[in-house]
Amino acid sequence: MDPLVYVSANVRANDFISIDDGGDAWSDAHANFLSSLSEAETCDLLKCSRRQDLKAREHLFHAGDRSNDVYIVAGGCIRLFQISSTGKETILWFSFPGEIFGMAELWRGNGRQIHASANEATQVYSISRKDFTNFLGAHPEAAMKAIGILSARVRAFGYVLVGLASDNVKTRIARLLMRLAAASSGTRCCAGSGEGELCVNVRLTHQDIANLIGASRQTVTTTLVHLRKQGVVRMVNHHIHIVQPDDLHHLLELSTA
Amino acid sequence: MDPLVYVSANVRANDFISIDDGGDAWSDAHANFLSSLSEAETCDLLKCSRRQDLKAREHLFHAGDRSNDVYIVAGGCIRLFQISSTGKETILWFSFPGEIFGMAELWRGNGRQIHASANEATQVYSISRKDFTNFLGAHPEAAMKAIGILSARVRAFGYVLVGLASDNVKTRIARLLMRLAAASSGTRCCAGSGEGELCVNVRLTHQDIANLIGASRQTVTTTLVHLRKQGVVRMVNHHIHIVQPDDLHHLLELSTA
DNA sequence: GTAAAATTGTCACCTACGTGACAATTTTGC
DNA sequence: GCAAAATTGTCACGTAGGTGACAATTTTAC
Repeated sequence: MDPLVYVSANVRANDFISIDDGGDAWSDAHANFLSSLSEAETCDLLKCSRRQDLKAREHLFHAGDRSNDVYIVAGGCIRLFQISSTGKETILWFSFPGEIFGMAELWRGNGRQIHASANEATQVYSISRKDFTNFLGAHPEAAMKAIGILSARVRAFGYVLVGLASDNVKTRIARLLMRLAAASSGTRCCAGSGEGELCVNVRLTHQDIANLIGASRQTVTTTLVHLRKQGVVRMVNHHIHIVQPDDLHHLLELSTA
Repeated sequence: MDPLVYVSANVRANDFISIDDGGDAWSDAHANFLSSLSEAETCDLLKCSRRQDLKAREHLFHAGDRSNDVYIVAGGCIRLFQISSTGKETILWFSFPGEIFGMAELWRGNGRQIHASANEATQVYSISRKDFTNFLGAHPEAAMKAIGILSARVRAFGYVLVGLASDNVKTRIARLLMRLAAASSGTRCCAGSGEGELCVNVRLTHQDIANLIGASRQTVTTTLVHLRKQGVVRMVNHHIHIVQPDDLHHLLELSTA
């Protein structure tokens, strides 16, 4: 049997071209929807929007809510998460300035499936379902962009899924940090970052990281201490900097290291 | 502090409305794209398509392939999966007759990220990227349907992600079986199924299930033997029937049971 | 139809990670 | 600015589930 025809169990990595392009996948999925629109489109969209200011930790919507507006982040950061039946929080996504969110739940009658809260003081534009679908209908270019963003999210989730299903905690944290560094690169990091250093410019407790990668808070703490002692990451006023992106990338190649 | 304002760690399940609507989420994500189109649209789409017949286990495309056609399943079942850097296979999706797949990779230049193979003898229509985007441009209705399907996939992946991050193997298997029963309900089950019995009409080895839920083959075997002894599932010529969907659902409510 | 390959079932053993607990420190609310 | 709450760091201990191994059975290829 041709080894390339079918793989039912595990295979050596090099039999296949395994795509590990962390950074690239995220830039698309976190694409700045607003700035990708033309001036006329932006104007059309925002004129039917309503601006909302959220304090840090304030909730925007809950699972079960009937509302199905679409939102665009003006400033700050939105946390999208789900609560499992055992009460465990799983963070699915962070939305950064310019990003659109809530879109995947537009075409679903039964209300929200997930929760959204402000990760820090955050401003959003909300657009009603009706206005948004009208907008997409009137601007085919924008509709194509919406398709592109949804596609990127599908790919990004697939990527996370594979990691969750096959990597250990250290690798999952490494992957997460690279991902968030890429996603949050639009927001300015206050502190002077060293040569080639990446900034994970998101407010994150260890519990948050645990909720992002499906691990316990304690394990995250321990692993992060390790990474810090190894000099791979360091804390720069309350957020993480990746000192040696290559080291972290290396860790991802080795995987179970 | 209002208990509804913010939840950083774990909370009691009933503080929130946790959405656990397994079935519903899947029917949308596995929506029959082809039959949702009008006759004229179907005709327009298929006239620029090329039919391809795949033997069981034959590969359709690999990660890294340059091709970016979109496919519609005519008959059979397509397995979409990824190989991690350690060589572990993770199955992301099964596409059933009428479903469209490959769409999420259309707007991505760098080739395929995932692998696709035939889970059994399968026929697909392939449509080139160019033809498909032209089709969407010419048929706004169809474009909206595409957005709807992508949205449903984003939600479905989110749902899987939460399960993967917070449930144990037994629960993950239960969830998977319910999901696949819903997704494969379009395909006819040969054997007479009992009252209220659900049929998971997909050819699946224990290794496949393991690759779907991120567990080891042995654990899957053991768990499945348990479920069978409990009378929750039974084998009906080589595929699984859920004898007591309520029992399985109950297991999901309890979660860590 | 038969040999080879794949799958299932079941061990014994091991380890990565979860849990609970608690002290030290930092952040937040008023 | 102070008290309360949240977060971090670090234990010791328990366990779900991974691993390797192997026999029994089923499926596949020719």
